[in-house]
Amino acid sequence: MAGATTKLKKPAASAKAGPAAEPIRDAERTRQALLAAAEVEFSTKGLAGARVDVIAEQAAANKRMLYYYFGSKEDLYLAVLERAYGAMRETERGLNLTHLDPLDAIRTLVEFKFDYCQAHKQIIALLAGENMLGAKHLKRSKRLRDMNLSLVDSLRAVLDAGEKNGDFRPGIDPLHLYISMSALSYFYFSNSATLSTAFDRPLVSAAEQKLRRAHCVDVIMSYVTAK
Amino acid sequence: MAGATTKLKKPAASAKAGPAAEPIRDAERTRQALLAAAEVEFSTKGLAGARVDVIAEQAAANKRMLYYYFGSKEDLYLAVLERAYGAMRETERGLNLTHLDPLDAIRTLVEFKFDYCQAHKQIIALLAGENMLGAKHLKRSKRLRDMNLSLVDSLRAVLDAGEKNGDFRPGIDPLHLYISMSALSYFYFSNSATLSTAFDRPLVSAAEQKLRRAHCVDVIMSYVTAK
Amino acid sequence: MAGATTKLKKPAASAKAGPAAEPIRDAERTRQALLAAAEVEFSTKGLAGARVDVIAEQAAANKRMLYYYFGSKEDLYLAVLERAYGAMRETERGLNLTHLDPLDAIRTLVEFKFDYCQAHKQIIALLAGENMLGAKHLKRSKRLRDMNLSLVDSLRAVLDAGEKNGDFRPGIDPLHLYISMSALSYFYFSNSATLSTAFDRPLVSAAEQKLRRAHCVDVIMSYVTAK
Amino acid sequence: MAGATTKLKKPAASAKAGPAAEPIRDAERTRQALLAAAEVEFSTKGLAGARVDVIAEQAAANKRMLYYYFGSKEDLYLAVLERAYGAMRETERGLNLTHLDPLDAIRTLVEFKFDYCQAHKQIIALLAGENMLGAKHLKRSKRLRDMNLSLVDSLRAVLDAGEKNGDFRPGIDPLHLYISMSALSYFYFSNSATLSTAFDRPLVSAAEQKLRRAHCVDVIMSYVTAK
DNA sequence: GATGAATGAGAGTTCATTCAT
DNA sequence: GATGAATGAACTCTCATTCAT
Repeated sequence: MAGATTKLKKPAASAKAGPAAEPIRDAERTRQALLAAAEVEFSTKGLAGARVDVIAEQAAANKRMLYYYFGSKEDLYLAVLERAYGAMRETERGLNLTHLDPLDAIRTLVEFKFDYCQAHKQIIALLAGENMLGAKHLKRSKRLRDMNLSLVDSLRAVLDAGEKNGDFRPGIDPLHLYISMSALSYFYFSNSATLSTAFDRPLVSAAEQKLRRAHCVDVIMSYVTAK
Repeated sequence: MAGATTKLKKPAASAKAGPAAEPIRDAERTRQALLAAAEVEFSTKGLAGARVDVIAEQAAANKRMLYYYFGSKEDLYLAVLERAYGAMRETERGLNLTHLDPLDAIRTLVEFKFDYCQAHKQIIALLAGENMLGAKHLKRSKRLRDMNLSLVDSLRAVLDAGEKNGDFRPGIDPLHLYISMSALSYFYFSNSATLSTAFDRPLVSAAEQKLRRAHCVDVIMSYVTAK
Repeated sequence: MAGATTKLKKPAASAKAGPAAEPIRDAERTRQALLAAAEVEFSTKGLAGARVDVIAEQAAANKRMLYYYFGSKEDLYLAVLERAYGAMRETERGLNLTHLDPLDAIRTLVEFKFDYCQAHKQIIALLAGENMLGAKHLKRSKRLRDMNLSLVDSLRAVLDAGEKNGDFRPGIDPLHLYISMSALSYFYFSNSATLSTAFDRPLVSAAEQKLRRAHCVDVIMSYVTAK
Repeated sequence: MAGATTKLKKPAASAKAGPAAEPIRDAERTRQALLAAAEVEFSTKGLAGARVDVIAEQAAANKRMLYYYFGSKEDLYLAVLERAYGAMRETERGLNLTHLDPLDAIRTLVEFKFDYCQAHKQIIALLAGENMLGAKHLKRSKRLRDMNLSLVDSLRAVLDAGEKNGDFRPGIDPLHLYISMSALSYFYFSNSATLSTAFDRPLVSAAEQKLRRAHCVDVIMSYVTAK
């Protein structure tokens, strides 16, 4: 409620410059602010625990706007999910693994997984929440259905190339390898809170993260190159 | 507040008397029924999404009993968490890894991790939810603070033995190895919903699970034995 | 709940002495303990704010006993009210004002009012609560209906005597005088909390009470002796 | 939490426009309606006995609005208390006692006390309830802390003037005099229910009230003028 | 496009009271 | 006479959502 007073409004004078262009920008800005605030709220409290009031307040927007742009809390949740998930897949697709040397490609992918988790902790929490609900929202998403999951195909190509040149052992399942790559980084970040509590020491310090990153690479490289 | 932990009426021995003398009023039974129902509810909907009415109904108990025994929804949640988490750690401790051959010990632990995840899917969801909340409840738990985390010590002993007899590579960090072992199984189960959606194929069929179990063992064994 | 463990039970051995007498005493003791605890609870929180659990606990008795002896919360409240109110009126009647010199009689009664309020602060709160509810419980009380309110008659006799011997002014209404006598002491104690807050200084210190007592006497004596 | 105190829409002036333009959505009107309904409910049943549903219904408002404007039942209670208490003190301050002849000033104040009690019986019940709770809410009130209690100072000035011109006896404590003035009227109204029951005759008829008012003046005037 | 006021359904929690032993 | 377990009604409070402007 209080935060609303800090909202940035264009001074009325700017309306002179152009009559129609600016309001559209404002609309988009509000939309993006709502999405950003919602991402924080949903990723820290889950769908059920999130509060639309908090989202609106954090976005310096009116609660009514939330419904104006997104229709409902659940639809907003889906929009957040789609955006975060889509961005990740998009970035992943940009890696162009097949252009790399097989060993480099695997290492790159592992490091990417780690770095992306590190840089986008919200998506970990979002996915955790969505999985708890059986991915019922993602399943309904049209946008995500359309996202071609070519990454496994790329990975398969890399594995084939590596097997041919003798770098890799034969018979590696690209899907399970992909899952393991994800797992090693994802779990470290997703469960850091309980792990730190259980082992009574902080696991996500800068030094620890560096260690973990190397460890992830090590585990995967050992596996793919094992004879 | 509840002091319920001090109530231990009707030892199981009394069941010997006869099957028909099922008492209508049994504190411990009601308590356990509530815990069981709460575990289902919390693990499928999270703390915020869970409904105390549903828990009471599923436990065939009065809603009031929930407060009688556990004080509040949140305290019940913690009780569920403590029980599930404690049971896991307890079982883990019973593995007696140090009595095994190092290679067998590692394999046993990986398989245990997989099998336990498979058999206790609720704890995965519970941990996912708890991590989303920053483990704030587990941190407060006195019971868990007291659980000695000797498993990493055992693992260290196993690694030392394996290193000495030449089975294992040197310099393996037992904590990160433990995390990786957990990660490979946990992530597969915890994220199966979104993974299945993303890759558009069911990942938790019996056949797939068998494959995954072998894969997990393979990855870890490759790592620890890599020169 | 916790307090219950401190309950004093007669050792079983004492049962040898006499077979029937002791249990009755215990029953009466429980009854009295409940009444005492209830008086504290009702006088500090009112009828609605009082909690039967608290009363039972403070009485070191089982909640069920409360219902066994008094039937309901409201009946217990009435019992408390009757006891406190009856005791006050009983004591008052014992003053034997008519045997005293008129001036002494008035002074005695004022001081008695003050001292009784001071010594029995609960009754002030009980009466305040009962008045808020329009005295609906006291009105129903059979015991109080039977209490003869001869005090005003005594007071009238005193006033007559004082008027005759020239000590008192004529035409004093005994009922209003009685109300004023009560008011001066009662209000001082009943409203001490808000008065202390409003005037930002403690009004019920020992020194202040002494002053107030003298003031009450002074006001009433001035009135009755004024020409 | 509510921040409702900063809302002051629709000054009374707007009523000039026309009687028919009664708006359906009027924040201040809803607020006042809730306050008024709450005053009735709290003064007849106390804080614990009052029901928020009843308050909302009596205010012809939604229950949710109560929380929207006041945050909680207890905060609403405090708002009611502050308003009633503040109004009384404000009116009192407006008496301008020091501009009157000392005898008139005292008589005026006594009569004011009586008339205000008579006209605002709710505040008597509110204060009774608040005193039962040890004034814990009023103590927390910031608004009341700021109310300068200059009345006692005025009274002191009046007493000094009256002492100088020979009307009053010397050595009268203004605070205790003030308390006694209040007591004589307050107690008569606050305890009328139990008094009427005890003496088995109605004490608050129009005729009785007239008598009582004169009696109160009489008692106080006798005291201050007694030699 | 934006806002404060309003809402009904339902959430968690508490209460006085009663049952079975 | 005494107790722990159990209950249903009712209470305070919260939520996502919509209306009127």
